[in-house]
Amino acid sequence: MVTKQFEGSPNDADLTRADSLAREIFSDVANKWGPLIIGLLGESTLRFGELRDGIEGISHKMLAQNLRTLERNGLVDRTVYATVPPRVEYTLTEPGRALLETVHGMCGWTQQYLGHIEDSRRRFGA
Amino acid sequence: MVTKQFEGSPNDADLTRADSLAREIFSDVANKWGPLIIGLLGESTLRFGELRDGIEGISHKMLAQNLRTLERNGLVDRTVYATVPPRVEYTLTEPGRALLETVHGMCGWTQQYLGHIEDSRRRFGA
DNA sequence: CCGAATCCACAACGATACTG
DNA sequence: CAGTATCGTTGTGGATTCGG
Repeated sequence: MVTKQFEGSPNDADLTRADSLAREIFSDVANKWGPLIIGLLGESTLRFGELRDGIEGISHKMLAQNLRTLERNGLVDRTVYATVPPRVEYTLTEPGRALLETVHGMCGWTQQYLGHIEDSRRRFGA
Repeated sequence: MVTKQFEGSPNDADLTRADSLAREIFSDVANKWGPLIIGLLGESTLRFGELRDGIEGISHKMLAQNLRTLERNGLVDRTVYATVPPRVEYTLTEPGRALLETVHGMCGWTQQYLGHIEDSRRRFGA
């Protein structure tokens, strides 16, 4: 998975750590809601409520949870305005926007192979 | 998410279906083990046992389960040799190989932003 | 060697209620 | 409006066992 090494003192520990982290982030982002959140924020900065309304079927809890994870990994920025009522805006960071490319790539891939996938499922049966 | 329409009779139903499917496949592939399996099969055709040995920590059950899903979605081909003992080989299909690009992209992304992510986590704290 | 079924522990999720 | 805590339910993954 890792093809290029770090300059300085590349070693197996670094490579293993990078791979391990890659898988972890991949899991964090590529769950049920991650791509949708990233995708929406890719279009514009949004408030919590706007995200909730924009994502069909997500619960208050899951949205908060996912946003915390994305924030922790530095994919989204969280800005709190000390007004009343409170106003919190979420926006993609630069790494987040870079990842958006991958999300779009995945969508493009699905579109390209849509027929293939459905055929395969039909052949496979239940 | 979907930027290009089908020729003929594009409609909202198609687009919604494609998006929905994209999310589904994304979840199927981008789980804990998907990328590792795709990645390994990207290097060479492998037997069930070889995959199990090549993926640190995966259980017999999860490997079988993931392979079923990937097969169902037409990402891997399963070839059974009627010998004794049985021999089953897994290989990427063309859609599977195409998806490998996305997986690699994700790994490259992580490598590129590794420092970013770790900094962010450190700032975030527990 | 491959894979499916069973059982069981534990994590994920939704609903609800509560704080700032 | 935004976020957290708790609780009850559901689902997911691991170990084991049996069958092809």
